Amino acid sequence: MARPTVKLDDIERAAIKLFASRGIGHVTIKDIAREAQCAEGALYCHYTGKDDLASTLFIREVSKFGSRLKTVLCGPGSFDDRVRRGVGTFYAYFDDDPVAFSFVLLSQHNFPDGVDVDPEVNPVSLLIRFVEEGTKAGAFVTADPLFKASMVLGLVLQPATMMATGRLDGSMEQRADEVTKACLGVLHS
Amino acid sequence: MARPTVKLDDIERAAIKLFASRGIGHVTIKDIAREAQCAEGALYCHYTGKDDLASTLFIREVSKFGSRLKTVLCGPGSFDDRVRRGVGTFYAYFDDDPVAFSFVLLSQHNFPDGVDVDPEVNPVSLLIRFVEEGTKAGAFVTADPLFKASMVLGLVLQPATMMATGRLDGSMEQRADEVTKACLGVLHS
DNA sequence: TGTACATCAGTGAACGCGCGTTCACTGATGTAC
DNA sequence: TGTACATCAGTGAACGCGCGTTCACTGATGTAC
Repeated sequence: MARPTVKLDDIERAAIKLFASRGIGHVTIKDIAREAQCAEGALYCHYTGKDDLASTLFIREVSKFGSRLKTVLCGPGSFDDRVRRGVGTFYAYFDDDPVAFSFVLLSQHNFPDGVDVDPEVNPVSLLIRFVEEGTKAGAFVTADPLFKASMVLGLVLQPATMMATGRLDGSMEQRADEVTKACLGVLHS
Repeated sequence: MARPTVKLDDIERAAIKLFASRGIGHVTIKDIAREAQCAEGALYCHYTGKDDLASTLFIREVSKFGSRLKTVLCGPGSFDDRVRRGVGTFYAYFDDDPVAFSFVLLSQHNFPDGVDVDPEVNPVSLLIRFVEEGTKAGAFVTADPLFKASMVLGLVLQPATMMATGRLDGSMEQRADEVTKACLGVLHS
């Protein structure tokens, strides 16, 4: 039976918190160890190095959210209903774990070699596919689903980004309705 | 009379190009020097160091674009007209210098201590003020101009971001009309 | 239950390499007379 | 116009520090008998 790894959890939580607030490149192993109250070497029992830690945490968080999103977007209900619940899923996740969400939002472009998140749980891929299917089914109107998907994504993520950087306050969930309305407007014209 | 600095321009162009494609943290001084075909020390004749170079270029690019945007958003015409021309300004800039635009888009969260761009030429500040004024004037309908501004910003920037990361192709300008329509939809409801 | 041994998460000082920065030098261009 | 000097962008080898990584060690927990 595996012994419980008491520090690993602290390390991961510390890393996500620091990555979210300063960006991966501005966080050192010493910083993480101090925040997690453990030795610098502890990290290497579980990860091959800093890059591995960062990309693993990134993939894990994206996938965790993506699988929730998938059950909604691929689930039952009209396309419009699924848009509504999809937006709700984004913001529920944000309000539930703003630190993890900020980490993902703010470091998504810090992996120059790309991280491969399984398309089945990659939120962007899921959204694109959803818009494509809705268009094919006649629920949405557009000549360019990929472009529409990017507008919808911006509508949803930019307010979250401004909250993550402290320029907007309150909870995201209270804004879900207004964003949903805007998304439907975009998808229907 | 100042002698022309032949290499400085090469250095700045090289830096922007590399920063845009790999991210500031993954570009070394050696990389920049090689790309610009000059010595590593050349950079220090004009900048105090790498951070100074990055933030100066960032502020310059943002300000250059911001001052164009300002003449549009603070210029003549109805609010709706200025939205249309504002979106056009974003995408004209993108198509005109995709590398610089990508640099700004993708490294905006890589300055943990913040960069201070004069609010008078800061695109985000300008947009927020514009939405506030349009709301006060009764041209736009909203209880929360800051939140509306963030949705509009997302609508405009996310497609550009997806083009910058190669997930969307073609030119942005051809999409300006559709984005404008979506922005107006958001601002009028 | 007690003893001996195995395992492995975690320790932290030491290491060493990569990368930003320095600095004495060069040489092209500008200025004084 | 020619000569002497000043300036300063650019050079590139050398430096040194910060930071990621290593590794011999510890000690807590699990297993065998």
